[in-house]
Amino acid sequence: MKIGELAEQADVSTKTVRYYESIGLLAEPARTPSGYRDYDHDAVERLRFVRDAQATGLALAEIVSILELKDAGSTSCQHTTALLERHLAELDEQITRLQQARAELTGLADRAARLDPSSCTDPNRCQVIAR
Amino acid sequence: MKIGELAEQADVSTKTVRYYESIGLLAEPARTPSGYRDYDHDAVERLRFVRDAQATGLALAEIVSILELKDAGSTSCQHTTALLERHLAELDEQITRLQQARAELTGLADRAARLDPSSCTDPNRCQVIAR
DNA sequence: GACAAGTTTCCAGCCGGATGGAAAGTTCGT
DNA sequence: ACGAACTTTCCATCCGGCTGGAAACTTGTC
Repeated sequence: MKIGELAEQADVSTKTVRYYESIGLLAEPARTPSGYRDYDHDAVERLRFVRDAQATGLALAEIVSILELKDAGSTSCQHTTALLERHLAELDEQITRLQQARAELTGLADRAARLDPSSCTDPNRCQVIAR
Repeated sequence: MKIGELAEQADVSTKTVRYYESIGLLAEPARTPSGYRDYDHDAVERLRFVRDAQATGLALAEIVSILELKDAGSTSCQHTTALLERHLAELDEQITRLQQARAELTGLADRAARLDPSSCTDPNRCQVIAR
């Protein structure tokens, strides 16, 4: 499978595929006699794995370290487990902050909604969009 | 209050304070006779708000527009209300996504904790994360 | 009146995560 | 045999959000 087909199946660009190879996320694939990258189906799986891991907010560098462990054939999942737990804690923190920010924004929105609409006639007093 | 004190109280760097000013997040403060920036306590509040909003994943440019609404204070209009509501909707969406990611991660972590370490040998498949 | 610490402006560079484009080589369809 | 579509490498650029450093100035302390 050539790079274009791989990219399509994994729903990324060929640029991204080469970029991932360059940062060690994808092993260097076999090459055709003419030098084209030649992937097997594992590469699709791997790219999908990357996508999934990325969707949970893991940075590419973190995904690399998980995959390196995997590639090394480690017999322990401790690395992955520790990473997951750390990430989970970060996620909780982020959710908390989001909810705090949401509360503040809700306050702003409520105040805005209670205002007299007729006070909104002066174009100079609504600076939000204009500026 | 000089820039260093402000930075300390808001837990950002002086570099960041000047940067925020440069992108319109902070108004240009008063200056001492010698040209030092001279802030009041509102600036601390504002920086803290920025930090909170930023923690939600809002871009600084978006925070700028929210703060402009805040600055408009007692005045509002359709545009500003719509803007806020859009931000709120995005925020809710983001919270939902994070909670989903959290649930997924929790599942993974649980699975990892229950796994027999000796079963983690397949070089092409990390059993913790693989789907 | 010396010296450190703080501040000023300005310009450069870094990070992650790509994306763009040029110039050259390859493969496929007709 | 030709052209389009694809692939190669390499280098540049983008974006947001800072961060670093230089050179000059101000302030506070001994």
